[in-house]
Amino acid sequence: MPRAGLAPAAVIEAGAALADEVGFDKLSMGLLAERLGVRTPSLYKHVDSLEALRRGITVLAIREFTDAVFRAAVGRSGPDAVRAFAEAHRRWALEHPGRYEATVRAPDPGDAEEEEHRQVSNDVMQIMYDVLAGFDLHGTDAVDAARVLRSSLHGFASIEAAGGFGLPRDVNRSFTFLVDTLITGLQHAPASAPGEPPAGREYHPTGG
Amino acid sequence: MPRAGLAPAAVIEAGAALADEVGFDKLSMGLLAERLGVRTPSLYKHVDSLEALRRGITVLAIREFTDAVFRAAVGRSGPDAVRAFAEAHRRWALEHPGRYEATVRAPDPGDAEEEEHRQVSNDVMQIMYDVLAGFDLHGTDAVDAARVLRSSLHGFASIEAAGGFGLPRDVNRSFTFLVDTLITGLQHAPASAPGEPPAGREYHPTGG
DNA sequence: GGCGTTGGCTAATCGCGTTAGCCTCTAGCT
DNA sequence: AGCTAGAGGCTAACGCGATTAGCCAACGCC
Repeated sequence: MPRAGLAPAAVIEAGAALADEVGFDKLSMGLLAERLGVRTPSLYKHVDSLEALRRGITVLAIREFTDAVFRAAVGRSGPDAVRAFAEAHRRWALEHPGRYEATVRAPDPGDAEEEEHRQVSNDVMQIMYDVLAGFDLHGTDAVDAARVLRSSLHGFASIEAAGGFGLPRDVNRSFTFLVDTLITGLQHAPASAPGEPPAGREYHPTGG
Repeated sequence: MPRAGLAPAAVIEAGAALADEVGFDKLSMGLLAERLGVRTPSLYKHVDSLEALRRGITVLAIREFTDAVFRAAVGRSGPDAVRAFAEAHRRWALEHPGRYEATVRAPDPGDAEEEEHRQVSNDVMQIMYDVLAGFDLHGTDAVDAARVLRSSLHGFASIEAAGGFGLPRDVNRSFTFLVDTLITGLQHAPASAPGEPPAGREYHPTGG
């Protein structure tokens, strides 16, 4: 565990790049070592284990993802913000498939190693709340709406990345349809369910 | 490759059950062998490889999943059908986490081994079209709507299964909110995008 | 009542993660 | 300039999971 300044970050960055090429789950110490022009055991001077490498890539990826969607949505509001957010989400996932896979892993609650992961996950949720701010959603509805947005966009991205839609041709159309459907649905948002009065905004430190 | 009648199916069934316990990706030949009271190499008398075992579980799982959602939706229409379908989808994913992971794998186009996989995937899409039949969606809108439904439900299920939502408490509420949002959005379906006139229903043999 | 097939087993190979222990280069101190 | 410590690379070796080879017992069938 060398406390050298640069090396560990460079290794994780290289790992992220490699994950984008071969897939996050196909990432191996041997492959990364080869990519870095080094023998496999040498990597252990910079990362503790494959698992630690994966954690590092996950945190890095979520940071980059957060940055991308934030830039897209900032300065916009209402449907415009949702569209920009969704567009950025999808584009980022397509351009960084390995990293995107990494962002999906949920932090293990109770694992101290995952603290940083929980932190950055929360930032994304915060952006979603902001993006949805113009939709007159109150109380727990805001939480629900953020989850709706997250689920739908994640589902689309993950199916698309896996090649799960048939022809790639009109996937763009389908994505627009998805976003429009969500916006329309959220604008005519169902009132809170009976017996579940809107409460103060819930805050979920673990994200979502 | 013994052509024995029963054994292979039993092994795959046991593998599916084990996947539900330990996770589809944590499934190993050794673990399954132990579960079956047999030494690891003996399994190779019934399945060709771990990869083949996974394929078998995937096909089995999609069949079971299809059956479950079909039973839920049959005899219903409109929003009622969508709600029943969504409910069944979510429940099945929660009750069979390993199998659900298995259903997510997209068939590799061009891999002859995956033919059966493509077949059963298509059945699910067909059910989605039927479920959405009451929504006055025509032409390519029907394809888009099916993709919307699939993406959203898959995203929700996969995040929930991974423990990606914070507290498990009001996840039920959020799911209802999701389904209501989708139904509302689809009822006020956006007209086909300008310049994209509705065409005959597209058929995607690879599903989706 | 032999004989082949089925299905299990042990032994061995290979790839990958990981550890141990060695060696070199270099920066910094004297 | 010369010494030293540690960063960072290397080889050797272990463990484990997938897979293959080759052997052997039970069981059905004629």
